[in-house]
Amino acid sequence: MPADRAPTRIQKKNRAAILEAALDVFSSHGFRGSTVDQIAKAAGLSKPNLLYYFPSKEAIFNELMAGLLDTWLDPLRALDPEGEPLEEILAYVQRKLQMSRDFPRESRLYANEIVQGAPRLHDVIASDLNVLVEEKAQLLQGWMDAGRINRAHPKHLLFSIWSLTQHYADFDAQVRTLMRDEDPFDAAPQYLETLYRRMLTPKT
Amino acid sequence: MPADRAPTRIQKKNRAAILEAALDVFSSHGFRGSTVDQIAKAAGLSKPNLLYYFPSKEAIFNELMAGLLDTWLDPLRALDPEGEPLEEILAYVQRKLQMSRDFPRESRLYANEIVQGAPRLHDVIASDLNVLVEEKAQLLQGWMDAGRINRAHPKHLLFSIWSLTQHYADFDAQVRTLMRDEDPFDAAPQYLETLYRRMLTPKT
DNA sequence: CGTGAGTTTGACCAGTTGGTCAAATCAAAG
DNA sequence: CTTTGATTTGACCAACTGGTCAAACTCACG
Repeated sequence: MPADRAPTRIQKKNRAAILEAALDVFSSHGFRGSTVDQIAKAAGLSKPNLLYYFPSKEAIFNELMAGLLDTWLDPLRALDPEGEPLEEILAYVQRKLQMSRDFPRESRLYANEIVQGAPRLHDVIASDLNVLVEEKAQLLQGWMDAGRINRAHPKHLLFSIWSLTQHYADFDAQVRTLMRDEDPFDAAPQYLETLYRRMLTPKT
Repeated sequence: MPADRAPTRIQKKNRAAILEAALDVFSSHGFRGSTVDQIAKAAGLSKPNLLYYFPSKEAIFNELMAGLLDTWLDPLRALDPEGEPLEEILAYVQRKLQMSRDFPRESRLYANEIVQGAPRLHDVIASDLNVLVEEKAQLLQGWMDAGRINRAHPKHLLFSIWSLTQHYADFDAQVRTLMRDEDPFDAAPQYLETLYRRMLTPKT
C-alpha cells in the first residue's frame, strides 16, 4: 500500500481512475452486484494492483460515497434566506435538475443505496442531512407564513423536488424508452418551472 | 419438479411462500445481491427444496416481475376518458400513492430494476408500457386542448406522478429518517392533491 | 397396510469472488 | 549505473453461490 506520504503522480492518477471506474460500475450494478475485477478492468488495472491502492471493495465504495454526499447537498445549502422566495426555489429545482443531467451516475449510486434501505448511509442522513433539512424546512415555513409563497408541507415540498429532479437520472432507462427520440431534458426544465410556479405563486 | 398437473395443496403453499420470500429479499438487495439460500431460508425451505419448485433464481425473479407488472399498470389503465379530467388525474395520483403505501416492496423491486438500466424489463417497457403511455398522453393532451386542465407536457406529467408517488416507497428509508415520528403518508395525500390541483386547475 | 407419486434433504460440484503474497518490474534520486 | 522504494502481477486460497443428484421420507389413496 502507498506510504503515508504525499501521493506520487502515479498514485494520484490511479486512485482517480479507480474511483471513476467504481462510480461507473457501482452505479449500474449496485454494491453487491459489482465485482472488484470489473472495477479493476474498467480502470485499466489488474485486480491485485487495484487492491494495492484500496484495501477493499468496501473502502472504494465508502470513499466514493463520502465524496459524493458533499456535492449532493450543495444545491440545497445554496437556498438563500435573503433571496426572493419563489425564485430561490425555482433556482434550486433547476440546479438539482442540472445535476441529474450532468451527474446521473452519482444520482443512481445514491438511489441504489436508499432503495435498498440505506444501510451504509443511515447515519449521515440522520445527522448531516437531517440538520440541513430542518433548517431549510424552517426557512420555507417562514416564507409561507409571510405569504410570500403558497402554503404546503415544507418537508414534502423538499421531497417532491428531490423526487422530480432525480427521477430523470434514476429512471433514465424508462424515461428515455418512453420518450423515443425526444431528449427528456429538453422539456423537463420548463415543465418543472411551470409546476412549481403554479403551485407556489401566492394568490394575489 | 412438480408434474404438469393441477398443483397439489403443498405446491400451492410452497410456491406462494417462495414468491413472498423472494419479493422480500429481491426488493431489499436487488437481483444480484440476493442469494437463493436467503430466499429459501425466508420461505422456510432448504435450498434444494426451493429449486424443486423453481428451476432457477432467475425463474423466481421473472415470475415475480410478470405478476407485478400487471398490477402496476392497472391504476393508469383506469384513467377514464369519460370522467372529469382534474378529478380523474387526482384519483390516479391517490391510487398510485396508495400502492406505494400498501406495496412498497413491489415498488422498490421495480425501482431496483430501472435504476440499474432495466436490463430485464426493457422489452416490456418498450412495448406494453409504451403503448399505454402514448394512449394516456393523448388523452391528457386532449383535455388540455379542450381547456379542461392547464397545459403541461403530458408525458412529463405522467412521469411526475410516478416519481412523486413512488418516491414514498422507494426512498422510504430516507423519508422516514427525515420525518422522525410523523408518518409520511399522513400528509402526502393532501400535499399531492394540492400540488396537482394548483398546477392543473384551469385559469378561469 | 402398501405403493407409487410427490416432497425433502445431505452431500457434492464447478464457477465466481474478495483478498493475499512473494516475486518481478519500474522509476527516480544519488 | 545503482540502489531503494514504489508499482505491478501471476499464482493462489478460502468462502460463497447457483445448481445437481441420488437417496430418503411423506402422503394420499386403493
